[in-house]
Amino acid sequence: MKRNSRLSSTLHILVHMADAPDRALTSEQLAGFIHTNPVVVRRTIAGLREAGIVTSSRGHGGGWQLGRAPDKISLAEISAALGETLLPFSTESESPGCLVEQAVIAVLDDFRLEAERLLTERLSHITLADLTADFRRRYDLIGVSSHAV
Amino acid sequence: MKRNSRLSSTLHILVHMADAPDRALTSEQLAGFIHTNPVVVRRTIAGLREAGIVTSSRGHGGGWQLGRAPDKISLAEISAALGETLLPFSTESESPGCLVEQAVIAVLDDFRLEAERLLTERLSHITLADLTADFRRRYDLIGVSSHAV
DNA sequence: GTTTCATGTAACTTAGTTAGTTACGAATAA
DNA sequence: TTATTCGTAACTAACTAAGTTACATGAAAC
Repeated sequence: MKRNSRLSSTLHILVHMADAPDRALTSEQLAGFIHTNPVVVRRTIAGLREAGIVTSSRGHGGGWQLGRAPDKISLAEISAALGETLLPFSTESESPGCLVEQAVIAVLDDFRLEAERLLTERLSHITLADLTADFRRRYDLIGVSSHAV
Repeated sequence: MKRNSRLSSTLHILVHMADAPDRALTSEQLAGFIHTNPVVVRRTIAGLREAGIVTSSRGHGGGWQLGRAPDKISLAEISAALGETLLPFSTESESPGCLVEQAVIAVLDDFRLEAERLLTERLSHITLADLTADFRRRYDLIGVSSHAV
């Protein structure tokens, strides 16, 4: 799992979970999908459990399942549950007394607030169901082209 | 200079340069404003020179100046010249053959493209002149309140 | 022309972040 | 009671970016 790919890795995992709604998938299996370690998976999606996006169960037959229907899970919620920042730049003051810095931070914070609102709004309209639908489209296409050949 | 504060630090520097349009400021002076090292400053704003946002001159009386009027320099250009990414998450494929991954990346890339367009559009409407104006407002306010007390 | 000052840049060091790993306790089903 | 699986702490390794040192290049002042 590469740096900065927590969102896409998590989505990958979640689509697999949506594709197997009747059984729990283990951290081991999920880790296999994104070529990483089970502990990394558990650590990464721990926040999703707290947000109710997934549930986990221990012991025999245990593992991970979606907490609700895929069309009720938006990318905005997932991103937030991962603790991801949509905007990368920092606006903490390093010399609080400086009026120039105050002006810069004020403008940048305004922008950040508005930008975060915009991005979150857009992400809230994309659901896990959209991703699984896209996946199925690709899957069917391959099937058709295999037949054709 | 903290991590992830290259944009705000650079803006800080540029406002100081806009505030002294008649003389060149040295890396040493600029570094003082943001509490860092002259070499870090030179390295950070090297890209701005290539973009024509600032000019530099060597030797006696040398240093840095704005390349054009503050109202002709947008935050979008500055951010681009710094090589900053507006969106932090990566969408490189780690298992290119996987249809689930392809679907995830397709959706995420769509979002990223649209988001980058939106943010850039907004940043292109904020200029250095807006920042200096905000700074002057704060400066005058302090002046007034000092008088009042 | 020599001195002084300033940038340009390479090379190295240091600090911080995050993924990966190991280990083990707690919970649960067979 | 045993096998399985999560939860989590602790540690290691890899990577990134800032900070630092050093020195070559260029330009103004004398």
